[in-house]
Amino acid sequence: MNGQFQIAMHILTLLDAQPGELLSSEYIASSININPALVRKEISNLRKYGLIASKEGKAGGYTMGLSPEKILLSDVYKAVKVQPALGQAKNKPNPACPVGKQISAHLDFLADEVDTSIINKLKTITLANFSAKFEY
Amino acid sequence: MNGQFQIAMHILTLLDAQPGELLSSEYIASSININPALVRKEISNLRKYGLIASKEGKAGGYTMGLSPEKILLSDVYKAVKVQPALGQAKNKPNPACPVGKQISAHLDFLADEVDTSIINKLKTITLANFSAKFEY
DNA sequence: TCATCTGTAATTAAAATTATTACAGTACAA
DNA sequence: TTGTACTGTAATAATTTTAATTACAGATGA
Repeated sequence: MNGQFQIAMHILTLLDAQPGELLSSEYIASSININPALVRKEISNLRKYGLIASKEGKAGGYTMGLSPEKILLSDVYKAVKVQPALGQAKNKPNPACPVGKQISAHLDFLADEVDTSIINKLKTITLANFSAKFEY
Repeated sequence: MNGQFQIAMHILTLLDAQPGELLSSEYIASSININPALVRKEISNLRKYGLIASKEGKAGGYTMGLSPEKILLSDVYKAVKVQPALGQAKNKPNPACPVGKQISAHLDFLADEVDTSIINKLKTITLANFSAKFEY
């Protein structure tokens, strides 16, 4: 799996820590220590979910799109999630085998159950809860 | 993330479906549709956890190492798990930034919580439960 | 109209995953 | 005791995924 969730959380934490201010992708990138274009790309996705707002042009930048009390970590997870948490094998089981024929459906069902339990867990935590752990 | 969990479940399901019999890595590989050497490698790991037993030499092969009622899916998960379910970013946050300095610890804590909730979910399912879903 | 930012795509580089090949070691059986 | 058919394991190559880099059009304010 990749580090999209961590990157997203880092961005949101930064924005929450400086409410009202417009942070640039370069500033954010230097805190995370990744490329500014990646920050913009990641934000481009989070913006679709309303989590972040942006302003173009000179003196542009990024701010929270929603108050931190209203952002559940499950929302962040859903926004960045591409693969089931249990992973995803890329093999195509042999349909001539009785097990191979049925296993994908059963594994998919299980993967869904696990993803649901992750979401239920993350539903109990807001961005504000997470941010509150930081000491400045 | 990778497909190790799915591969492990596929192997265990095959072994459980033909109790007492010794299945070869080639047979297993053909059901999963991957390379036999990978099957042996994956089993090599599962064997460390007692989940699978093997017999070398001619007419060798693999069988269950434990009765399916005693194998929790959380055991399988733990055996194959290498990364936290939330993923793992490979950046090194900037220690000169107040957020960058603290965030790794908080994200790691969160990742642990999520992993725990996955394990708790998978603890409720045995391999026997999983196998029972198959119709032969 | 210039400077500084976002938005986005294209390309390259790096890392992780899976496949393949090879072969030593083990056990059974003729 | 020799051949056969497996496992166990490592080394290497191929593929896929992820992240970095570069580039530039478009927006906005001074």
